Amino acid sequence: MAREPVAVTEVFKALGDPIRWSIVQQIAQEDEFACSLLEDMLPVSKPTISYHTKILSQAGLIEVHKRGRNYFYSLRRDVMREVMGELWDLAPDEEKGAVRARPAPRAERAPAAADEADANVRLLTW
Amino acid sequence: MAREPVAVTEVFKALGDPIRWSIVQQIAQEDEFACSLLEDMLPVSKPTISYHTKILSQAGLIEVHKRGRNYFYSLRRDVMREVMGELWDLAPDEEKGAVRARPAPRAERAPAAADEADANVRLLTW
DNA sequence: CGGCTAGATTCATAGTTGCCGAATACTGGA
DNA sequence: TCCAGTATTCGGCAACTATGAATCTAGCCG
Repeated sequence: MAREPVAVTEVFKALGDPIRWSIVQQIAQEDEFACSLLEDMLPVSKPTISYHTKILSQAGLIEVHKRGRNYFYSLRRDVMREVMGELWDLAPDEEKGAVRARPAPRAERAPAAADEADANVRLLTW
Repeated sequence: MAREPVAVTEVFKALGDPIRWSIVQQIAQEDEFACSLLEDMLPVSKPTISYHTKILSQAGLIEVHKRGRNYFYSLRRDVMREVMGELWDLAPDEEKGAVRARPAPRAERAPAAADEADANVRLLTW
């Protein structure tokens, strides 16, 4: 269920819904979060919760465990960090001189002169 | 342009589309990115590009400048960092102990020369 | 002025999303 | 074994999203 290469956009899409964001926030606070609790705190029906958790799972953001007849979710913090890495690449901290190394999960490019429009335009990654 | 409080989920939603992610990635590499370049590198029509840039703009992710008859876009790095902050709250680095200090909890030091539209975009957590 | 060009806007239309009620599957216990 | 509890899957509907064709607007240049 944790197939590695999940498109970044898929993760963002998963996070881009208020209910799913809310779910993720809740789950993030525990090591294991019971499905039944979500039911109590969200304003939607059970099938809808299931629908959203499935999307989160497919995006690789959460992991699903079944124990007895209960389901538990846990946050894939590594995936979260990877996403942060992607964002970091686009907007590193106050750019003092050079691009500072961060938990750099990724190849970077020349910061350099980056001046006018026209530079190397590459079509990409998806 | 960047209306006051933009919901995090709106930002994620904006980033959760391959075309928009691609746009953001390109823009991130320059201080100013010409609209016309997008047209060359994206496999969609002009109106569609316009549509997507509008969404990015409404999400507060990019800023739009018009100079002559050309449009230029630039990335709101401060907003990007805000978003990273939100993610960081959910998945701090290897949890050594407790919640460790993030780069900038909420208010970051201004980059000296205040631009126009500082508009401290506060990200609501819904 | 009048044509020209870079983009935005409007519009209609496929396709996708979010939602719920009902049906289904699985589990633990009596 | 059958029942009650827990959650997923199915079917269908309303709302939203993404898209290109046609149209409009603003700035450049002759």
